[in-house]
Amino acid sequence: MATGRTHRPATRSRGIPEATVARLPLYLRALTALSERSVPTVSSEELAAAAGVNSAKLRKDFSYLGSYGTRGVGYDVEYLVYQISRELGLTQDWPVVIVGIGNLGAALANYGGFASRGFRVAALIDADPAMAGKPVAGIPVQHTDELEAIIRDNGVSIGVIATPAGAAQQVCDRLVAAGVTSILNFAPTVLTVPDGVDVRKVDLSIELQILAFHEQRKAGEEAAADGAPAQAAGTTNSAVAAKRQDSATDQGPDGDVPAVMPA
Amino acid sequence: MATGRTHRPATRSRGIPEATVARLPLYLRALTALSERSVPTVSSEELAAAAGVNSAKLRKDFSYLGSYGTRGVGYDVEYLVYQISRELGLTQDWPVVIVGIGNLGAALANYGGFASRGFRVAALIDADPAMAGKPVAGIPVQHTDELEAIIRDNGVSIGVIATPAGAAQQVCDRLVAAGVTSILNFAPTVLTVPDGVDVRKVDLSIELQILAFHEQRKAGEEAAADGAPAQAAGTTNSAVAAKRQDSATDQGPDGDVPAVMPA
DNA sequence: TAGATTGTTAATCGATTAACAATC
DNA sequence: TAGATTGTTAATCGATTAACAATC
Repeated sequence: MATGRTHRPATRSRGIPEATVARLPLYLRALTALSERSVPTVSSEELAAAAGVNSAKLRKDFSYLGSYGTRGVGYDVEYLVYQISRELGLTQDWPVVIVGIGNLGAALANYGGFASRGFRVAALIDADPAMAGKPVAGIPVQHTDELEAIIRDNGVSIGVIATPAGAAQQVCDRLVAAGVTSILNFAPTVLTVPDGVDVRKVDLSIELQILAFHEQRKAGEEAAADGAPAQAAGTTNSAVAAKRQDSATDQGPDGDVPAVMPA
Repeated sequence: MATGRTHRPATRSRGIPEATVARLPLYLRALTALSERSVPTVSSEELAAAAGVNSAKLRKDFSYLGSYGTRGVGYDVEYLVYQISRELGLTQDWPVVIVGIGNLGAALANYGGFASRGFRVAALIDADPAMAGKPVAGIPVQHTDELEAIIRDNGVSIGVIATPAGAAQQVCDRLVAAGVTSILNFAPTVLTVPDGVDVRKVDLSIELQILAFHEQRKAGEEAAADGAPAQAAGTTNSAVAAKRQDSATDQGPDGDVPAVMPA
């Protein structure tokens, strides 16, 4: 969209489906690994296996970016790394601030996966005055009072919130007011933001709860009927012969598990 | 479902869509907050707003669980908290082990959101002998050698991997061999597991990359044409008047942002 | 040319949402 | 009863996938 394209033809450019965007980093990681092993080309089948997805899906995903493959040959690894990086905006520098330098904030500051992909930790910010000046991952923590100045001086557009839930919305408001337009939220709260601001949420507890749901299904399958809360089901683990499971990231299991016993 | 409701073409029981399962924890959190404020009932409209979703979607989600609302009134908060908790399997105890007690592992061990929802950190495991016995979040770290015994003795079926990428698959294999059937993976690797084992992945770097993609779009919109990699776009943030954005967790933005300037 | 593999089509499946009849 | 709100329908949209023609 961006530019007002009229008809259909002309690069569908900005029409990349969200589901595809979410998989590009996965492909990029697999490609980077191949690149490090100096593998020159890769087929959709091989790359899909490495990324844990269906090869038809991968080819469809790539078709949104353009025709970067060669029929009968495959994809040039280096070229594809570049194209995907560019598409994701990783060929430019993204200064990022992390707010809330507790255990999680420190873990994020130390996370190596950022720097290698265009992200640069521009500042660490915490509300605790005692933290000010203390270096974490080699970067001195700054006090929340400096938030606005830091955002402006560094041209930060991406903020990471790793504060307690109670402080998250307030921090979010300040980040947005200072010019941040993308937020990665680790606090267990729903953030309210104005239009034009993107929020992505990572919630540890929610992921575990989803696992528990499926785990309960497995336990119910082999043991008693599901009506009776088998009480000890949490500890009932054995190798259930379920079905699916291939990729990672999104395990869309369940569906309808065949009952082991009649009703 | 639970009890075998007869009519209604055999309980659609296990037919809860994955997308719905993923939202149940969100509803549960909002309901818990209402419960703490002693709010007795809530309408789909109010609850949906609190959870950051569309109210029609919420009602449809709840319809998979059963008819727990009252027309003209709304939903009983306490009752719904119980029903969702039960559906997610949170009314039982889930012993969990965390493997890899670095910054992230420690953050997870300290995370309060677990205990309150049926999850109990049964053990912290690390490969570094120097860590053994050292308490983290009040729990002494144990050495990887003990992994199998810990899993078995505690009946652990859920494992959290917070190791470096290089160690993740090996740890995963040992967890699975010892009886774990659900894994929450924080290591940036695609894990291979046998059928019947669920893996969910949390990837900090991927989330940031998705944000960067959308951020780049915003920058491209207000500035030059999209073909030219505007080089400094990373620092170009202003308040673009986009559209959508309401919930959290999944911001499926983009789509087609109205252009600010003509082509 | 023969073999391999992409890029695309089309069918299918699942998720979202507005609308409204049912009913408290 | 009148007003409110659920539970469900049905239309729509988006994502997945097998299959295969195009083409290296």
